[in-house]
Amino acid sequence: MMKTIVRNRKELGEKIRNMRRNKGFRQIDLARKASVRQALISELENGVTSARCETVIRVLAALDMDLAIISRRKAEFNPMVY
Amino acid sequence: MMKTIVRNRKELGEKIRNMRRNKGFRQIDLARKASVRQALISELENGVTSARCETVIRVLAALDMDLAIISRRKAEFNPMVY
DNA sequence: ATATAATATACTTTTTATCGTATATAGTAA
DNA sequence: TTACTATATACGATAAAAAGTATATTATAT
Repeated sequence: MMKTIVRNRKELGEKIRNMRRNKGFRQIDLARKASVRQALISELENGVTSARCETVIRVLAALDMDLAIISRRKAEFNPMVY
Repeated sequence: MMKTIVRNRKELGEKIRNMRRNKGFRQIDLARKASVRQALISELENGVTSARCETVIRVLAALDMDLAIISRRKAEFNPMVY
């Protein structure tokens, strides 16, 4: 899987929606796994709310994902090994 | 720079404090750059508050860092190239 | 078209983040 | 010690997230 930078709530929401669908989850499934309301998942995915960081971490964990901090200066060089 | 996973507010705070010090910033410097109070930086670094995701993104941006989503299943295999 | 499932929206209440501001505490010189 | 700097804490006010719950809207069937 790729690392995906998220710089605003819209990007975060899109990413979460994609990952949820990839796993065949409904919003209600993800909500239960993360112990939040289905409505919150909807709001998150649509960028309606700027969720708390801990909430995002819980939702991502339910999707088997992690939140990470990376440097912008990171040389995005991933050499293929021949 | 390494990618650093953050799974709770404590880890996030530690990471932010480290990065701030690496750059020789005082809390007040970082606060101004991110348009928040010095007190908020203190609270963030000490894990006193679970900041909003957008706030974290602003603070990280002021540190030249990005928030990213990564898969837990990612094979953490970064081969050396000889 | 009707029924059903999934998602989005709405409303009130509770909880929490953030602010402004001020001060207390801790750290660092001189 | 004294002065100064940096960080932590406090408190009231405001704004926003999240809850519970319900319903509206949209999508997907049959």
